[in-house]
Amino acid sequence: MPELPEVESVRKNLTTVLVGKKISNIQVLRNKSFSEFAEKKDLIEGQSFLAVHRRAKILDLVLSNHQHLLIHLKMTGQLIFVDKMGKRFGGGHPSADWVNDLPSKHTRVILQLIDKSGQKSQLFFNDMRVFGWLKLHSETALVEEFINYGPDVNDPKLNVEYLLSKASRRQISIKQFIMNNQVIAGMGNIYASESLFRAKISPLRSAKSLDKAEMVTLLLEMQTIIAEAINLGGTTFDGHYVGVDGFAGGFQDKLMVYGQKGRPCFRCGINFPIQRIKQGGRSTFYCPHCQS
DNA sequence: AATTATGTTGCGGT
DNA sequence: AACCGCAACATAAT
Repeated sequence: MPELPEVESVRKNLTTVLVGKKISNIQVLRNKSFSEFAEKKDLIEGQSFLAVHRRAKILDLVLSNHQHLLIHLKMTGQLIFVDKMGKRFGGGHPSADWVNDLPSKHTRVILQLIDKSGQKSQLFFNDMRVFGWLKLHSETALVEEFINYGPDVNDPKLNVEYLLSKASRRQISIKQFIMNNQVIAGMGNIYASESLFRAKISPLRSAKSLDKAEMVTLLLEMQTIIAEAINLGGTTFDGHYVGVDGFAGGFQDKLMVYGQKGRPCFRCGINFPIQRIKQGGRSTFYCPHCQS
């Protein structure tokens, strides 16, 4: 259930683990997860990895034939790397049963890999809800895939003037506004609630109602929390998101409103419990006292 | 049994 | 055209 920091953490670890390795074989256990595979098999198998990029919440694995293997984890996708000894990236002791026994019942795709010295390893794509996908794109198709995305939230080019112009005349709530990938790419439900809490702005405000000072604050808090979450390896909630090593991230301990319904507000105290409301079908958590 | 879930897309209505 | 709300996708946990 990754947002940008979780996908970015996966990207970094995949870079370490995949670059230089060759894909010897791919097994698609659930067709929906990689429906193009049958027709594009020959463009993938036998290729090696040049680099691992990310745009928005999509991973972009660049192959030696300059095709792009794109992976979207959606809500419950996981990528777990295991070497030939069954050891996970980063070593250590496996923390969960499902990591001990791969493929699990939620494994949808398995990439069989081989490095230059002939050592074999595997990359497992697990996805309980089967919303996630793998696709193979040419350079042109890649451009097409990203054409409708706004700048990534951690893109230095993202600025207040852009946000204010996008927000002008928008009646939609500020929370739904910052979760719109056409405006900013990468903000999901957790960090949207958390950023608005840090910025002391109510999620119920309309996007156009924010003045410049408020938008400056909100942008700064979004950039800050995304950077902090990346540094801690993302947020693991209900054991769904895990890193390439199968281990949890560290940001869940820093959450101040998400999942905290009824708990006293960390900022203004026991008389003002955190509320949960619905916006655009998604849960929003906030403090009605100190967010206005 | 009903509700909830870290995401996106597509449809229909204003 | 731009904007907005809502169902759909598939599965498991509470």
